[in-house]
Amino acid sequence: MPELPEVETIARGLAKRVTGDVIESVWLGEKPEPLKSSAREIAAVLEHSRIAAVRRVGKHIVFDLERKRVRPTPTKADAKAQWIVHLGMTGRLQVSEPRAEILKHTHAIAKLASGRELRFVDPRRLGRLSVVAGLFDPGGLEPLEADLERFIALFRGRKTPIKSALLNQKLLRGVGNIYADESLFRAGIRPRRRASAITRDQFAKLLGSVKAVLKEAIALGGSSISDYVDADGEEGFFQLQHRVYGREGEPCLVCKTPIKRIVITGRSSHYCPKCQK
DNA sequence: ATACCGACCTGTCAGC
DNA sequence: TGCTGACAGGTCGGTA
Repeated sequence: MPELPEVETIARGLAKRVTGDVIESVWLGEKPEPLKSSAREIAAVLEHSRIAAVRRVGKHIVFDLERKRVRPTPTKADAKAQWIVHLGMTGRLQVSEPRAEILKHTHAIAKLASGRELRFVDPRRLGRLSVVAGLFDPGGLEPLEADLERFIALFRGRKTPIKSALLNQKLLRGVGNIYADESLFRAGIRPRRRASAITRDQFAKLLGSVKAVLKEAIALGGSSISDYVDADGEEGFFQLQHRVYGREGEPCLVCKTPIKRIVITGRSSHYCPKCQK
């Protein structure tokens, strides 16, 4: 589900609602755990921690925690603890009243000092929870902070299709299938073009497109395709602005040529065969 | 080192 | 009505 604009929208919504609140206790579901750290470790770090900030890093939601009640002496690791949530395709974080119905596929509940609960719901279980002691760094360049030189350097010498490179989170973090297709359309570049075959001018255009698409999508609260809603349960509106994603067979908004859909390394890719070279 | 490809899960929808 | 297969916003690990 969520790419950079959706995760940014969710993180902002959560920041507004839970910053300053304290996690009193944590419940984690059993089953094949959607956890990267152990359940015990996560509970130990979250419980009695104050949420100092909520922010987005790539497609991750990061809760900066301050240990509220540290037993013997606070250590540096304690002071910098972070709770990392990756939503996968269908993950959601919702702030609920305790009496609100617990949805199917709820895998984690954090009880807050304010009386509310922060719940993690994820039908497909592709999301992941973890805790990190040091500074969380998943690698990759933040697209909205990228300058042209660093952007071009990411792709130098790569023979992989530019679409695949854009989706590689170790290179650029936060861009997913929708925004890769939309950015390539705006830049006039076919998704199968080898990254190494793209000129400097085209990269400049591509970086501009990536930033514009992401910013516009954030301004509209992200794209809601089937079930995405933000932290307040509101849908986004950027899906109404999609020019190629999900428009197979429909006329290109620029030249009327039918939009094509091909599969690149397992992902649907949409483009206009006339506008994109 | 790099690049595909299936696996991981559940749900939904189209077609028969 | 119900079965099957394709597909879905993402990543990871194994293999070539």
